[in-house]
Amino acid sequence: MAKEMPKTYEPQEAEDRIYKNWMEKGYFHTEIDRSKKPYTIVMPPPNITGQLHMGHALDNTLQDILIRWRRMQGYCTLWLPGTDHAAIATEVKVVEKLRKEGKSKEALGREKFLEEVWDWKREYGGRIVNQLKKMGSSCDWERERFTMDEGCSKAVTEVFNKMYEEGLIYRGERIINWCPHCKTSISDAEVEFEEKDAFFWHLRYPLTDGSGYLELATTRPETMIGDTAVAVHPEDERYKHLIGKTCILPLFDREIPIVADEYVEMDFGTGVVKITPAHDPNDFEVGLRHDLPVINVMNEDATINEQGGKYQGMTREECRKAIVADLDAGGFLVKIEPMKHNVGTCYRCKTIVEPRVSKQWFVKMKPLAEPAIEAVRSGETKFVPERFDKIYFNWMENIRDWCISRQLWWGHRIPAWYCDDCGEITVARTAPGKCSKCGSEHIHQDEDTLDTWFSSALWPFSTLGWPEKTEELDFFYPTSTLVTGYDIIFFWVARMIFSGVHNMNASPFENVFIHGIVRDGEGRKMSKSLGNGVDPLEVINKYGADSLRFSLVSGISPGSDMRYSEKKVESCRNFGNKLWNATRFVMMNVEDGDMPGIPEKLELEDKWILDRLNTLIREMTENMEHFDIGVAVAKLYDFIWDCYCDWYIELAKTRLNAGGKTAADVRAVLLYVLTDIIKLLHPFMPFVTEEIFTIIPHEGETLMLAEWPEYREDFTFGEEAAKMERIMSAIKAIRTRRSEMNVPPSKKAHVYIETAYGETFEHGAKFFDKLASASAVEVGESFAIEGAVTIISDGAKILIPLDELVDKEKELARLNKELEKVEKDIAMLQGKLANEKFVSKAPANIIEAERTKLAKAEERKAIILETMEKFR
RNA sequence: GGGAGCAUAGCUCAGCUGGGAGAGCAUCUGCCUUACAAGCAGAGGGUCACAGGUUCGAGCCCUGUUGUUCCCACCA
Repeated sequence: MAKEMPKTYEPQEAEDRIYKNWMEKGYFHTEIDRSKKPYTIVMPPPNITGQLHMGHALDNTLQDILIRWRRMQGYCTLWLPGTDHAAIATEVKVVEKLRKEGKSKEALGREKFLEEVWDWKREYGGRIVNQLKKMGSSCDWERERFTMDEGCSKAVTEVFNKMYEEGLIYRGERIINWCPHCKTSISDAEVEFEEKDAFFWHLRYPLTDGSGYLELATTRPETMIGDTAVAVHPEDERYKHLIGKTCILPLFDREIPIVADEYVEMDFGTGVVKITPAHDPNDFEVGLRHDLPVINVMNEDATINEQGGKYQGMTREECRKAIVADLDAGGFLVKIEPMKHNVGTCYRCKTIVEPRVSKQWFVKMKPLAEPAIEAVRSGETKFVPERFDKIYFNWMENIRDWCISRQLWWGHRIPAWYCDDCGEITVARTAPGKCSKCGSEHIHQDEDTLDTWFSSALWPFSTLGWPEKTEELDFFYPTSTLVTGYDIIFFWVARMIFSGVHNMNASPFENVFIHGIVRDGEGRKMSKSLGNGVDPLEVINKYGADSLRFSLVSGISPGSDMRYSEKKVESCRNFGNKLWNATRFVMMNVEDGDMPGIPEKLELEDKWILDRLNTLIREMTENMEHFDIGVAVAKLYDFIWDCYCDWYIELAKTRLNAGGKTAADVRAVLLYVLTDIIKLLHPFMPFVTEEIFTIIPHEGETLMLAEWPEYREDFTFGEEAAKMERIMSAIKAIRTRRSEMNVPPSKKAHVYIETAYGETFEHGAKFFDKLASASAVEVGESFAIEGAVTIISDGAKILIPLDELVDKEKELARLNKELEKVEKDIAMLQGKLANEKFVSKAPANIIEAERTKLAKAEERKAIILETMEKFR
């Protein structure tokens, strides 16, 4: 049959065609099969505003590898995909779009605005999904979900109601983080701290009794508008006598108390702190303890409100300038000290957040955190790598209540209704129609929506049908593995765990497999503002998805960051092409009726490759089970390139040329090993392997559903493999010497092998022609040859008469060098074995290995000495 | 202030439960050997950050030091 194949593999055409076929055949779709064990991954839902970036590419490659591997292993695999409505991100994007069209959210009104967002979602929300398909992701697209679809929304409403009833969700007036740009509250997790250059303004607040001043220092003079006290430490001797007295707030002439609170640190600043309960979380706490008034001085956009008097309408920055100037003019400014200061910013828009007191909804965290901590502590859920336990524990143990209400329109609207008559709050699963307390029909729903992470926290079970008791939920939950980056452990992973533990009575994952982030070539984070991002789709267009996937997972280790490099993608492309050409070679030789198989008579080289393959299967499978993807990939790469291509195919050529039975046998083995290779490689490079599968003789209709190779006891040929390697090292030794002596391969030479392992080398002799440039090979115990190049190899002395190239002196010098080296080895080994402590304490197999090394070294020494003798 | 990671060849990184260091790329040499020049065969290049310790034996375990990256906390 001898099929023709193109000289290089072209992924561009093949990938789309293959993916389309997989989709049409429905291979990605899963139905519950109770005869199989489930293996489930829920995809971290990308934002509908998102564009595929390298982080997605890595994350989804890892998931696809695990899913494809488990599918081949015979699990009932479900990889459930979906997208996230991404409340703030999407709302900002649509508001921006409207602004360009000269429209505004407010002018449109809630309903019209939401229509616009849904339109936007319909148009662009599927973009990232198509990009994931380009990666080769084998998700069950028929089960694709969206955090705001009917089912997920139902889950959100149910959880909100349930937890409200349980007293775990409450509404309260608290100080929260406010983003003046997004005009919404955000959670603690959504605040990023940045160190910025700032100033420490030292101010004087006059004492009411006229006895002097109190000097204090602040980084935010503009908030003095809302100052309702000044605090000192209760033990501070300098100020003890002032506690209980009052002072005058400069510029505003307001009398405020001097209170004692342990929050104040005596040795920082002047030991006096101005207290602004409405605009600082710590001050808010102090305010509560001392029952201080809370004066909010800012509007939603962080401009100064009516409390500011002449400063009203100014931005925070303008007001700061003005107030400092006025303080200075009034003699209240003592000095200005430059300092570094950490400033909280919004993780979405980087605007400096403003602590603000307002009524919001919260999740009470303590009761939820404890069982969630236990789930990880007990091993119900395991982080890979383990060190992320600590990060998780640390966060969970110090967690504060979670602010879940957002002043946005795009999202799940809070299912709470307020009575206009009696003020009662009615939380319900469907619009109640009337107040639950007084029965009044004058009620209105809360205007706010929920934090986008509230719905994603339910993802592992909302997507499986909860709160309905579905078959899916019963079979697939808890899920097997969550694959995600360490950057969203707090936002998402932790919240899914406590949500699952609380609502499902079971942690949602068996394993949480954490990967690092993909950085640029210089190790910087890829970001829009730096413009150093690499578009995965461009890489795919140029090199194919297989190459990108392979480059993202080779050489990685769990939880560690990696650098993207196009060079690496290129070398992965070369690897795919290498395999392609190996296939091409096999197919040039395959004859009609050939199938992969194990012939009855196995030659030494067959046993060698089968033994190596067998070991590879065992080790790779084990590595995969431990999420050591990078290690598994490295072993597979070495096997394919080194063992199969560079050795086995080269060895096979000799037998293919010989024809007849031995050729037929070697064709079967070539196909057999190649088939296992593409199976092992398929999870990593799904496209090229599927393409190869359809080209070579095969059974079954797709490689995707082929069985993952298993370790076979009857394919362990340790002894024969060792013999084969003896032949190989002789070949390598000859190549090295010839290369050192600059003998071109075209100059063939007679090879004499003096050895005690006659049988092995008799068998190996036929390979020397092609692989060691031998014109003829003779194997014997001893040869009387003068002036030959002598090569000492494992268990053999090889003589090559290349008279004109041999320099007796040089040859002797070289042998002498080798002798010195081997003697050093012997001395080292002897020393070790003579060491009583080593012999008595080291494990038996190690001692045995050292003894073998010593024996080999002594054998080698004998051969060298004998050779040197002959030269003399 | 608390915690974590990293430091191995010129570069990017592997190195599993301790048994004398590997890969890819780059460099150098020789090859168009009818699968592949996106290839083949060779070669050079490392006090495994530093200092101690445990051990028969340490890149790996322990302690400290230095450098570096990150996370948490948020002293106004």
